[in-house]
Amino acid sequence: MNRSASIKDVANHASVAVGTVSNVLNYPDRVSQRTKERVLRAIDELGFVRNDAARQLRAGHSRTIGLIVLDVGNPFFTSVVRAAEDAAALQGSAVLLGDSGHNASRESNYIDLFQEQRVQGLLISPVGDVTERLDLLRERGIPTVLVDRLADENKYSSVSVDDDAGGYLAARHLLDTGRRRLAFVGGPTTIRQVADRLQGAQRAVKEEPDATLEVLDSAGQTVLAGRGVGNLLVERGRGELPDGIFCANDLLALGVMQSLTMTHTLRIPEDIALIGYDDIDFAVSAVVPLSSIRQPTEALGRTAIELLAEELESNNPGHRAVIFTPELVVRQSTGPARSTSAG
Amino acid sequence: MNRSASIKDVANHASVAVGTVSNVLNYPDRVSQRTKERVLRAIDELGFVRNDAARQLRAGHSRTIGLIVLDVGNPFFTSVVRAAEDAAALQGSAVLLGDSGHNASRESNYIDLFQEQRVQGLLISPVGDVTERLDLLRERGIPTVLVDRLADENKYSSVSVDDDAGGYLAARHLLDTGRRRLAFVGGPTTIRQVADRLQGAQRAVKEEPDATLEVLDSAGQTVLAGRGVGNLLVERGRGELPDGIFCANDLLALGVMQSLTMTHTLRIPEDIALIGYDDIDFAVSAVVPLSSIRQPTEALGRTAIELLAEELESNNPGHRAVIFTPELVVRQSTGPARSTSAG
DNA sequence: TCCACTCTTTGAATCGTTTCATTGTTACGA
DNA sequence: TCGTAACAATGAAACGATTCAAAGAGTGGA
Repeated sequence: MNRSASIKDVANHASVAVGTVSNVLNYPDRVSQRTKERVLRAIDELGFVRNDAARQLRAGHSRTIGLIVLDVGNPFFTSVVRAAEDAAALQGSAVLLGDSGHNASRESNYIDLFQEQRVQGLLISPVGDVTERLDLLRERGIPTVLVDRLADENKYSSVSVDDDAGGYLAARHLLDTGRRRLAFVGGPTTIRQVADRLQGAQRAVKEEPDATLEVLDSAGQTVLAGRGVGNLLVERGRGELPDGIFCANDLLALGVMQSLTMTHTLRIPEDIALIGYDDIDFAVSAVVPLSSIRQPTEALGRTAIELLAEELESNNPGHRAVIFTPELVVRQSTGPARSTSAG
Repeated sequence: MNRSASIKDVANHASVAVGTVSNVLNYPDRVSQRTKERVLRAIDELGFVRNDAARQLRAGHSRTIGLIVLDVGNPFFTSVVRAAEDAAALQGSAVLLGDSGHNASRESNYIDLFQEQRVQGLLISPVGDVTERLDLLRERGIPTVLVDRLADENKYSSVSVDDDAGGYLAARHLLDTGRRRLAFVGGPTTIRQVADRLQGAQRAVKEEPDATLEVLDSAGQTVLAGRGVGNLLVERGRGELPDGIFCANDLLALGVMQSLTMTHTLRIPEDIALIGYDDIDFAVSAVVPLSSIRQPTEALGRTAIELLAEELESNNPGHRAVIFTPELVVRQSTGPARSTSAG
């Protein structure tokens, strides 16, 4: 048995026309019970499996959706991907996943591939400036939804998260638990996410006249970078220390935590409260469980699929930019302070 | 512009036959320079992109390879996936990725999907017993390679890692650095990986007459479980402590490390050496950088694709089971002990 | 000028499915 | 008995690329 059975083989085996077999598969109601049973038996006996290529060819488009992310290893995207897959499955589509790895040429290859596959649509978290390519795709009938990037609503639909709001949430939480001398730890503010989170934090601090926000630049967004900043803090005199630290992501926060706890004199959260961003798996199992800001990744993935579905409704020329607000996750690292007149 | 250009449109636009356009795309040498240029210009002007469905239909199979993993969020699989994608790209294939999430029904859905897509072959890290399905697939001309699971060479090709050898490596390293009272920390030994790693460690310990190995059962494979075991250790009298601990994975080791370092009296590696397994990203940025056993994930992914290619060579009925040996990564957590007659 | 040969180009047939106009069947009321 | 729905089943055409036998064009030698 070299070649797999076709619909024609099934038709012969069941002594019906090919059209009838097709109807059994696609419009069971149009076929009489007797015939249906015969056809189904034939399908079973021959082990027939639909050839999707032929179906696609006839239909003019596939039932797959292309999804290109910056890094499948990043838990943020992993979670978005899973949600998108589930949402797509519900509407009978499958997701083709591409990992650009922050690499524009890999990204371009995937766009080529997906175009050859005639995907229904494309979800993309773009590396470079791909607007020209996306415009071309749209002309060819393949709509795009941008993921984790805010797009001009006149041009594209998009789903993104409000990093400014996230920064505000984090700083506000530190303020609400009585901290007043805050510090922000984050890499180069040329990274949009870092800049936005900082901006949100500043907004919150301005609401409290007696609160201050110090910005500590970190060399990157890693645990090591965080430990570097932490070590500098530890060398300070007790009075010059912040009492609340907000890190631009959890890795930085874990690094800072390592430095502070190693001193054996500074305690978290009694002396210094600490909050991160992203709520990675490790946050909960840190030495002191880390408070963090959780991004609604499931909602991102699900909504991206929904927006794509909207785009696919032919008589719908509009676009929508959906912006999600992240969520505060309180754990021990921002618990009660030692001796403050907390609010 | 609703429908995208077909090869026929290109042929008309360039005033040549469809066969010629196809030749330009697939056998450029057969076409004269003049004609080639005209056709390429037409392709460019119309923005023609091959329809892969049509090509596939004619060819009888696609240029894609199905890959089903247990958990895309797991760094082990993420790395395997990436290597497989790269290796596949080199031979002109694309990888369709499916995440079964340890769920047999999701796994089954992906197998269905991939069969409809007529993938060239399937790489799978199976959840349940899928041998029957895989046998059927093979009858239909879709070969399978098992990933991270040792298969009977008479039935399937497979790529896997020798956990026994990994366990031996870890224990041997502790012994080589002078430790004699070893402990193994790992979840239920009903998990094959855990059992194999333990067995390898026991093999190494037997080589040293004066060495002992204590088995500490952990409730799971998480940081928290590790911390639980660590807390029990800390309560022991100094003389009853092991001087070298091998954890069945890095998460456990990080948990143990948290407990030990929090005592402020036990030092790693001076008092107790610690080694994990998997070499996750966090290992290097732990408070004390964690020694570990690294699995050759890139080689796994690459080799899986190669074995599949072998299976696809029609005149090749044999199978191969490739078993990789993991690699020791030495970091600070297994540095010199305090006062031992080290080897 | 004609033949033989090579190099290009042609276009019908093919892959497997869906669609849809057409034909066949059955049932029922007039 | 006939006409008319309603329902089932039919099978040719279409989707777009590739293949391949055949025709055409060009070249050089006799």
